Amino acid sequence: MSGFPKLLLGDCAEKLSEVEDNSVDLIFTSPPYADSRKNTYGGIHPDKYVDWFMPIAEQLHRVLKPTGTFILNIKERVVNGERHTYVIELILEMRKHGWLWTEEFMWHKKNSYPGKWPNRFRDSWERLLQFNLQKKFNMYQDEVMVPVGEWAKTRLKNLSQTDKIRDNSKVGSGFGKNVSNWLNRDKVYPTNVIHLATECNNKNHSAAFPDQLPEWFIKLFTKPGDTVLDPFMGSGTTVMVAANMHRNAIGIEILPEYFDMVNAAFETYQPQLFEHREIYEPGKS
Amino acid sequence: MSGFPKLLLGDCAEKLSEVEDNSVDLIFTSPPYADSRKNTYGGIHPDKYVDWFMPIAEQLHRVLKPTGTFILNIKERVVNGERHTYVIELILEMRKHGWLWTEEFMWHKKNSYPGKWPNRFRDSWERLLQFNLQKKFNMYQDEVMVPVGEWAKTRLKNLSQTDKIRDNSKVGSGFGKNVSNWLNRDKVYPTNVIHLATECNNKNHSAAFPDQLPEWFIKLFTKPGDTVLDPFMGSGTTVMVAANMHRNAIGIEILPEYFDMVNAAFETYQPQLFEHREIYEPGKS
DNA sequence: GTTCCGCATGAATCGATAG
DNA sequence: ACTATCGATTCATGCGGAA
Repeated sequence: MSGFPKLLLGDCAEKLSEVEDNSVDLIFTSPPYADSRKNTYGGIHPDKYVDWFMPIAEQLHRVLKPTGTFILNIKERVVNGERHTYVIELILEMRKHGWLWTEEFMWHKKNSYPGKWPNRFRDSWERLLQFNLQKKFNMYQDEVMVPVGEWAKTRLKNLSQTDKIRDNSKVGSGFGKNVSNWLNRDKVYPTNVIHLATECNNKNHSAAFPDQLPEWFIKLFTKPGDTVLDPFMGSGTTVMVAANMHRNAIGIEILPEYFDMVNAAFETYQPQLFEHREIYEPGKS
Repeated sequence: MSGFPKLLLGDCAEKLSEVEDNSVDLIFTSPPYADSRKNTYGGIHPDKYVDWFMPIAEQLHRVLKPTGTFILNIKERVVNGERHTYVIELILEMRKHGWLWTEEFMWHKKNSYPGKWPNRFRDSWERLLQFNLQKKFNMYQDEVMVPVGEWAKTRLKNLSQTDKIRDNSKVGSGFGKNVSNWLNRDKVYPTNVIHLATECNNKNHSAAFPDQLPEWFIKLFTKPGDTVLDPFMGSGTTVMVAANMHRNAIGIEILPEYFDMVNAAFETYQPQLFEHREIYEPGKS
């Protein structure tokens, strides 16, 4: 890892002032979703959500490098039988403040929360909004290639006669280079849909999202040694993954219990080889 | 089928006047996406999209039954490196005009259009916006249940103790009726993500969406004998499926070539048993 | 060492009840 | 009338103990 992460305790609207201008390559965060209940963690009322978030967005704008990316994991709640509009209003407001709404990835959750209602089904997807400061930004697409689908395997088994002939004629010694090329071409570029299960009850920590989610975006938008920021650290999933991937991590958390937990986890942290897990494209499993 | 569909040639903004008030149970349509290029079919400029659509939405509001549903298949284009905002602006404007934004379904396309760009991946999902006139609307959830996941086959045999306890607390008399429901269950309710492949090259027409997409929503929101409207009929996928499912279909199309094609298809139409195809939930294939 | 199975628990939402 | 709280509903997943 690229050193101990920088962990800050406090409201990120204030603590972000301790982060330098143009110093962050990727902001990956999942802010508390709007909630009309009071006294809960981050219980921001849906109607106040945009006003609450924009000062933070201004700080994020300042600390992000021009070539950096901001990934916002968010989903609107149902209020009074309707999807609330705070997320799409937030997109419009972000654009007014200089952010480019480059893309909207979709997290397709394999295991959505159970339940049954007369007027809707279970919600099994969340938004991953991509914002940028300029049209040109860093993106390392080759880092997130996925195994090719089943069609390729069957295709390879029954390699066409012309392929074999063409191959033999070129190499002249049995199995040739073309075949190996095909065999090596087992990866393709992914789509803008990420198909993962939520981690319900993992060991000690239960994060809002699985490790693979920040891992995918960190691979896609940063290199080792780059800086990853999560202004709503929570249980620390993003900073943990970033540290394991040899990125500089900055995490801000307002609740002391979460902050202490993450801090303690890093105190006993031992550098280890990051276990690489593949993320498979949906529909190919 | 419930009779020959009602096919209207012309601009739906005008032709909708020929449809009675409160007569439609489901509007399912995929309007021409915004396109900055001129002289294309429905080439509405992105910046003018909302203004163009709202008069049509007003007519749709009039013809839809209070218990009816409007499903709008749409996706924003990339304009100048950004996702354009006309879709989310349309949602806000629809709500101002009395529509309820009940839900946003996701169509997760198994086989998305190929391609590679330096700053984005292939787009493999589209929005299916659900609008309603009131909180109570017709929804026949049992019609679209899907096979239960593999886990159930092995694990549901012995119902877990906690589930029994949960259930007893609710019913208060030994085995609740829900336990027997669970034991006999091989189908579960789906989620708000619809996982379908696009029809690559079916027959002659190249539809914007596969038959299963309107089929799913027609099953979910209408009964046989109900009325389904598609104001942007195109190649007629929705009205074809609706007719096969014994629903009254109304289709409006502005281009004579499409209109004639659909008309001809129905002239030679022979009532047939609709081939039932299951739609499987994502992650279970 | 494998496989099997019990078990808890989730970024949820609705309707009824209570203040 | 309007808001706060609570119970009921539901299904996929990983862990850990058992076979």
